[in-house]
Amino acid sequence: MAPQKRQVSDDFEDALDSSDLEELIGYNLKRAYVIVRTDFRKTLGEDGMSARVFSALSLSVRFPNITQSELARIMGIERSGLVAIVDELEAKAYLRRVQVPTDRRVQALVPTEAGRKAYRAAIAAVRAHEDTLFGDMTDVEKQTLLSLLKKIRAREEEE
Amino acid sequence: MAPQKRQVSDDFEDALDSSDLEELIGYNLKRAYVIVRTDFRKTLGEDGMSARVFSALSLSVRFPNITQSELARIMGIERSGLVAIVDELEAKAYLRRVQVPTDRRVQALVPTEAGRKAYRAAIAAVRAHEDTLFGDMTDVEKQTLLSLLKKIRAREEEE
DNA sequence: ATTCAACTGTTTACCAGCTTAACAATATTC
DNA sequence: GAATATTGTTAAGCTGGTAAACAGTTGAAT
Repeated sequence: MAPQKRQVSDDFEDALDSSDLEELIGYNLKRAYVIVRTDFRKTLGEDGMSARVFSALSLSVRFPNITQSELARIMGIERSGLVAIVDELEAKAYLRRVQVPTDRRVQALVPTEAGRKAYRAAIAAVRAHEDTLFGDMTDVEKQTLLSLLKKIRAREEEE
Repeated sequence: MAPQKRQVSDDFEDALDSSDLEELIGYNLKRAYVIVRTDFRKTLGEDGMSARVFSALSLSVRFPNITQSELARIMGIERSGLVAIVDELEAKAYLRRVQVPTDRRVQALVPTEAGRKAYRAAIAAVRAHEDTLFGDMTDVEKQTLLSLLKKIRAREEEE
């Protein structure tokens, strides 16, 4: 006696391939995104760094002294939305808001040593998460996916 | 005199390619997803059908008499989350909740003629949206992207 | 035949991750 | 010097969910 697993709805499973949705890039993109997000949270979110906080930390380590406006622009979110993210990073002492004398409006974000260290650990964990999650893809497939996603992203800059 | 466009931060733009984030599939997936979602809303959301409502309508047209539990399972969301979606579709008279005599717990979702008609219009609009948004991709590229996204989605069924 | 477990749709409360609008402080432009 | 723009911030609101509890109903145990 063998396959049980799906009880009720093998009928749907089988017919699903012929659904319009399955041919839409947008639908597949969202479903894939949700899966990756869920796995990201499962592996990274335990000790408490969400994807957006991780992204902000990554960019402030990569670009020390970046301003919040710049960072928000790079991340593709509003300045107001970044405040809570930077608050969280500052609360964890991963970076500091530093007054810059030449322009007293801005506050440069400078990562602390703890921040850089936490980032090194986090990026390693993220890469491990991607390695296992996409373990059934070849390097070529991953690179292809990456370049196709970037091709979509390119539509953003064109206004 | 030539390129202005980006005022402040060409420095960042140029160096961005070397950011860790740009090499992560998850990050690129999210950024691409946000772009597609935004364009979907711009073209479809005006007259008021969100992506999830569209998906639910699509599936209930494809699988008439589907139950809410089945639909939620196929869409990958909780039963409780589907209630508002079905409410909205029923309010628009695109489908009805119909009592099924053999099991008085369930309510089969049956699309109305107006629902099928609205769906035909919507799917055409969605396809037009994807055609223009992904207009710089070849058919092969689109098909490749689709199959790679499905490969990620396959990780979901494995538990 | 009764009880126990399971499933359905639903409500309620909650959360994440944003946006928009307004604001004071500061800087830039004319 | 006045008008305009930019920065970081708060507050309110929205979308798209989840989790927990519930009553009604069904199926299973035996």
